[in-house]
Amino acid sequence: MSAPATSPGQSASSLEEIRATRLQKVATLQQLGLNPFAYRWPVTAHAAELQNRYTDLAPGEEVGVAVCLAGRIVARRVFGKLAFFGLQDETGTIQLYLDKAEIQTAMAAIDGDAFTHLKQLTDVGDILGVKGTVKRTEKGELSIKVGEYAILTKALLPLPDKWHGLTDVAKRYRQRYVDLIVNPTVRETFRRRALITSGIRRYLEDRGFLEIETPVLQTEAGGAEARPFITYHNTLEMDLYLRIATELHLKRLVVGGFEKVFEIGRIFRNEGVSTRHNPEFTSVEFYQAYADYHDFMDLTEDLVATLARDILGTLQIPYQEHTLDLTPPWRRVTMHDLVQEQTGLDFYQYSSLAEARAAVAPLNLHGVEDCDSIGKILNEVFEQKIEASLIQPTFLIDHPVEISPLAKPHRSKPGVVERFELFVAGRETANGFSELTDPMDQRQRFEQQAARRAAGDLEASGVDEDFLTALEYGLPPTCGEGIGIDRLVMLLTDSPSIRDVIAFPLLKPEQSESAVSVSPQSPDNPEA
RNA sequence: GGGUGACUGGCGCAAUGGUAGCGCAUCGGACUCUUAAUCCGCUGGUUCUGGGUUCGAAUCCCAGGUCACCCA
Repeated sequence: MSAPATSPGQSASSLEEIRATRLQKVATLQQLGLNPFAYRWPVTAHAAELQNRYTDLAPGEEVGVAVCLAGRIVARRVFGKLAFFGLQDETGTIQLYLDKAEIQTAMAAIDGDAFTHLKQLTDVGDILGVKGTVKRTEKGELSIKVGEYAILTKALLPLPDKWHGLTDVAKRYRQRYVDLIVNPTVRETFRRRALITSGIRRYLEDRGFLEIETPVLQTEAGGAEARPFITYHNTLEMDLYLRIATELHLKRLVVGGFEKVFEIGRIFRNEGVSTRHNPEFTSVEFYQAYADYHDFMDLTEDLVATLARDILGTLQIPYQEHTLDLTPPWRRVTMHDLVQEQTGLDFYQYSSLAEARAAVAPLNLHGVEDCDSIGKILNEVFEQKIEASLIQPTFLIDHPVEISPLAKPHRSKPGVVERFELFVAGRETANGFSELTDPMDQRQRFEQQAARRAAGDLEASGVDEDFLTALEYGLPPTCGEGIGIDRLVMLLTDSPSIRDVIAFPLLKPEQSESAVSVSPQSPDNPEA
């Protein structure tokens, strides 16, 4: 690697040359006794706060109060004896008014050539601390008239183009720190995500729910139908699974006597990556003893509406090309009725698998041949033909028992369970049900799952004996629900991809050149 | 897993199979009210990787990589 020797007077524009030039500036600062990687700056004000406080300050007016700010230089306009910088902190940006005479006077004791050094040694991207007074320029821009300044952290790498910014999607996810610096809406998305998570927590805590953490590492991954990640414990010499749901442990806590519990936590599912799926995501699951699924549909409407009102100030929210109306109550419709409404097929009429298969044949569904029950075929019709069209919030209720191994049978309708799924913008966003409390029924459901797993279904679970034991001690009538926080955040931030609401989404590592050239194309590796 | 498309200086983009260019940024110079400051001047490239076709490849073909979108 030949680092080009760049000295003043020489041009530099490749990344390595730019970096070398900045390293030279670091060295120069050190020679001047100025630390390019400083320790602290006494911040007394932020950009947005000042912009709000001085909206009425007239052009040319000044305020004699001293303020200290720190942030990143995001714009630089330099004249002979005057300069304007844009300074960005967490709250926003504010202009710096940098007058040579002011600075040289204020900093005479620290650096006799402070203004020259400002021009020569700062770059867009540096972290700068300033001390000065508030002034609105003659052209009307609120500014800090700077007395003292210090380069707090010298940036070695250049920021993306100030006008076009960083638009390469892959690069935005890979280098989220750069994305956050140059795209203000990204910061707003993650700020809103934090508000949503804390809003959910506050909502549940205000209603007496207790947050209890349950294990991520489990010997049996259950509570959902999904392939788990597998890992290995060295000293125990055993495989462990990363949880695919928090359900079974939270219900054990209800057996133990907690009447309202919840957990906000990371879930791991070993499945594909898409605009709707990330292998690790965050859910909130909550359980309430003595409640049923009607209670939780009411709660869900109120929770989501409360979040939208508190965070967005409205229940009419824009999402992509739609406007979603979150005003409760939301439509509640059974899976059978909705499928009949949309396709004309009455699944109550079919008494055999073959009959159901024949009925859906005209719909040209994928994977019907793999369905081993009428309920699964019904679910395929819904997923493939109807799900995407459920834009306004809709509770789909009373699912077939075959696709709901943990839900309580419906109190009056045979073959279905007391379950609801919330769909918004064509996506499943929440899932809840009156919990199955009968240990004998639960054992049968587990055994059906285990049989399917034995037959090769990688998403089927096994029999969780300890959970069955817990049920035998008695689970009170309970309702449970899980909400996909990432998908909720997508809705409330108008984000089209789940990757937009996960700070560091999973990406394949970029293959280095050496790795490509070293590894042989396709080793003869007979699979036998 | 399948289909389509993209990949060119730090960033954003051009370039009929024929000398790889432009804007911004960088570097040097001028400038005390700028807002993508302006003006003058100079740099900076293994065109994602590896093969192939061709007198000649950013461009055409094959394989691989990464990403996006759609489908499963």
